[in-house]
Amino acid sequence: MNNGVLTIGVLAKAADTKVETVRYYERIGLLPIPARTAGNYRAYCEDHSRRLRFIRRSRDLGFSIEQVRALLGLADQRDRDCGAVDSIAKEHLAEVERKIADLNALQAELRKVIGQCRRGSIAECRIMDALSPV
Amino acid sequence: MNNGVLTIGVLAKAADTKVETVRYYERIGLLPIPARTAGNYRAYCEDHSRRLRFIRRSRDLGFSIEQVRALLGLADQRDRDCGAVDSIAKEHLAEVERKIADLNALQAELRKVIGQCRRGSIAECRIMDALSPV
DNA sequence: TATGGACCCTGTAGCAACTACAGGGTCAAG
DNA sequence: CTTGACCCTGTAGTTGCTACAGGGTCCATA
Repeated sequence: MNNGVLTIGVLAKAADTKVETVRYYERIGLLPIPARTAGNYRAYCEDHSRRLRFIRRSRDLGFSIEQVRALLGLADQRDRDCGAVDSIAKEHLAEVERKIADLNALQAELRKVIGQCRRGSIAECRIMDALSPV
Repeated sequence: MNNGVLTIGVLAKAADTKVETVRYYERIGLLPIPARTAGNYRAYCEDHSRRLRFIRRSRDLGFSIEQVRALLGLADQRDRDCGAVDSIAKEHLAEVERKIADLNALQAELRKVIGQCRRGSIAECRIMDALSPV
């Protein structure tokens, strides 16, 4: 039963995804509802595969499901100016940069806290002190 | 009704937390179950307040709930060597550093993708191309 | 033809760490 | 005695999956 028809397992593997994830994407409307075989198996084609790989690649780049949904929506309006695409990507980049800044601050503070440990008892541990604000 | 007794609202505000969060910490066993007033209000004291602030500070530094639980457990064994504290903190620092590395890689890739946009139609958008692996 | 194992199906619950109600009760001030 | 701010319990929602349980299907092999 494969004249260009892909089972969910094959589709998932091609996108390095789990079968459950594929069904999840269908449930939330990211992947269109596929045809079914006589035995009630989902029957996918190349279009589904491309779409799934687009989703995975976007997710790997940290785009949220809602951002992916927006990107997919734009992908179908091929004549539109790509400004909207650009702005979703830039907004996401800004988010990533905020997270990096936050984590860098966190890292500095953790290092400071850890650096104070003099290896005594917990009662006199500076790490614990640092975690106990006045 | 305040001879050293704190309501949940006052406690929460002192730790810059929401009331629901305090109840949540109680439910999962991070905060001890407090006494109740005649009207069935939770009645907290300074110890609770200190403990809550410890929790919040740890959470702000990115420790997971389970890590906080471990730290709180250690806080009660005041004679023990503080090596365990140190190792929880260092493990967390390593995690943070891994996340920073991941985000830096992500940032680089996003910048590359965004830099390719030439502001045409979506059909010819390089960002979309970059999101569509072969 | 029977059977075993790999695959598929639906539906539900779990993870982290809260947050947000709904639908009530309590308390203090005016 | 009413108003409004606070408190109570219990449950469901958030994000993005993942992990079952309890079945059905398909295909190769004995």
